[in-house]
Amino acid sequence: MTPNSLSPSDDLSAVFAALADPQRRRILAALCDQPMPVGALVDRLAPLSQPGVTRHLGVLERAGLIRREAQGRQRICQLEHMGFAAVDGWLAEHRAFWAGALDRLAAMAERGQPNHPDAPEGAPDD
Amino acid sequence: MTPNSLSPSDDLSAVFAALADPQRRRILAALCDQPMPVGALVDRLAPLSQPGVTRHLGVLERAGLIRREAQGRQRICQLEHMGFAAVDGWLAEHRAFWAGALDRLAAMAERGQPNHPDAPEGAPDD
DNA sequence: TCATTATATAATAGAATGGGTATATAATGT
DNA sequence: ACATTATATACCCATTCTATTATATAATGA
Repeated sequence: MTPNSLSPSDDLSAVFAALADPQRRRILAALCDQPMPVGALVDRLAPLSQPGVTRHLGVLERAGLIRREAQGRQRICQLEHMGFAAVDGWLAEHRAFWAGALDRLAAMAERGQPNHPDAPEGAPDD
Repeated sequence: MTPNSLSPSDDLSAVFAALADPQRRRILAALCDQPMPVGALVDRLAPLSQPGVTRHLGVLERAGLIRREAQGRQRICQLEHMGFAAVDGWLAEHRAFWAGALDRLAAMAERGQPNHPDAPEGAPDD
């Protein structure tokens, strides 16, 4: 019932830390358009340097938010679902608490579907 | 279509940065049980020091994840929906991209409801 | 008023982060 | 083999984070 996660580099921390940087979110947004090699991301993120982009890609990859595949001398970057699923899971664990019933109804009306109508009632683990 | 957010301290960055720390996520999980004063959180997060907890509370409050209300000499902390909504919104913007149709169907089956069936198709702004 | 309780702030140390330039490695084409 | 292209790594600097101890402020009760 009470949280116990203490390690500062667990999966969830790595994902949220990766998402906390606007440049890295720009990378993810770019990859929403389509997978692309590092160089294309360097162009889009100018004037950020190429080593800067590469380092951000490492952070995103370790967080499970992207994947890099060697293809010739390029490395094609694309979104990887694990990191996103981690955020989605954490949010789902808290959804029953952060919004009251009225808020959930409002969101439901606005988005045309219910939010976790069968969510469990215990406090999340983390 | 292409992202443009550069300020390192925009709302979303503050929320994700706040969530990147396990101690702060423990605070949120504790507040899922019920609102409580700072001292109760200090007890739960032991051996973290009281000033340490207070600083984490400041980070969470600035991120819109909690609210503090003075009540006598205590300050009652409770979850605040804005920060959670920010995460939910960001995730919704990306949901169409990070999981393929099959994954979304699986999640739908598991959670008993569709995931944003009417999500727009353009790349998110950030 | 005075002591106590609850929380916040100041001062500081150490680790992590983000950025740059320079350089190394790897793959390709001539 | 050699030059070129694509990406990664090394190194350095400045800033930001987390945590601690010591101290200050605010509210309560005797």
